[in-house]
Amino acid sequence: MKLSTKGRYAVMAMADLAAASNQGPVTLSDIASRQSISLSYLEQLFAKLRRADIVASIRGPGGGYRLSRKSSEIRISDIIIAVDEPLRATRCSEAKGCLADGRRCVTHDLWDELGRHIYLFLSSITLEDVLERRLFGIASGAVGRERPPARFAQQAAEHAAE
Amino acid sequence: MKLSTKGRYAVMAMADLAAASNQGPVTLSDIASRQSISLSYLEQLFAKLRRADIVASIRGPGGGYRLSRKSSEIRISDIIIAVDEPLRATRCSEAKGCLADGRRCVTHDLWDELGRHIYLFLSSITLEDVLERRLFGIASGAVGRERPPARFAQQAAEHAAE
DNA sequence: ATATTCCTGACTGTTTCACTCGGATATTCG
DNA sequence: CGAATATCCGAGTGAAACAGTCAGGAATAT
Repeated sequence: MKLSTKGRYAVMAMADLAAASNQGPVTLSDIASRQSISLSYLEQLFAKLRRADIVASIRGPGGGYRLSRKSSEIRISDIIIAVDEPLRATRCSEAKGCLADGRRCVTHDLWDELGRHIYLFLSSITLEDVLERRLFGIASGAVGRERPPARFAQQAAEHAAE
Repeated sequence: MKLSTKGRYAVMAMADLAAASNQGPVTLSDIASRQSISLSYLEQLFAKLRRADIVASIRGPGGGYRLSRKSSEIRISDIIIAVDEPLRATRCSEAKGCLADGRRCVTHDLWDELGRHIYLFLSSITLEDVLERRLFGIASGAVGRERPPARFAQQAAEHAAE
């Protein structure tokens, strides 16, 4: 699960499409001008979204794109996975240097767990949720065990948002 | 909160340092050879870790690095924040194109929430936890609301781990 | 003095990002 | 038909980050 601005662009475009596709297909030109993303870049993103069967295309005048299923059935994780490259295997996965002191690399489990965590979060939110702004309260109270002390509140505010 | 392999390297190195610093300072050469990371690259990372006051350095023969506080008081988020650049302001923050239909950009809240989520996760885990492999059970049961249907299980396995 | 170790800055090759350009293909409308 | 509209497709580009190299300087132990 890779997190980049590319995925964010894709989600922005998909949210725009979902909001504007009440009747008929939506052209990429419209999305491009509304979201101020370049048309050609959108074409690349939507090529991948189409291959992932998240959107469907209608060619010719009056054509454009539409969602291939309801916005309540499209997860944010679907969009990001469709758009981001699988990411080359990191050195740690199955490589030789992974063994620190004879056992498996200690941070391996940590990243696995983090990846699972992010995936769970993004797959619990649908396009419809984003449009309806049903976000708050989903992620809260998630991490049990220990909450950050007050002295880290400022840090959190600065760095939490990407 | 940026997530890159750079941060992962830093955590690997810090975990190695914490594990090896039972008596006396640890040299970067040792960490470099154990973790198979280049020495010069480690030097760059540790320059930032030192500026963030996570590690302290001792020069000269017999010198090296040591943790500047106990491993149970160093969060993973501290390490990643120290090492990763603050990341240039994304187009969406305070820019003009953020307004889609007169209101604020709909995906803004989503990324805020995700960032907070990741930060909460990484700040709930300390270096000591990683060394002791106290990871499982921390992140589970976190995202309420809706769990991914069974048909997405394979996707999750493929993409969850970065 | 010498060896060890941290410390700094500049530089390099590769990859990704966000975007541009030029065209090809399919469809609708006059 | 042909022209306009739109999706498709591939190649290429400048900037930035990543991961690493190289060369040397400064501090400290023996």
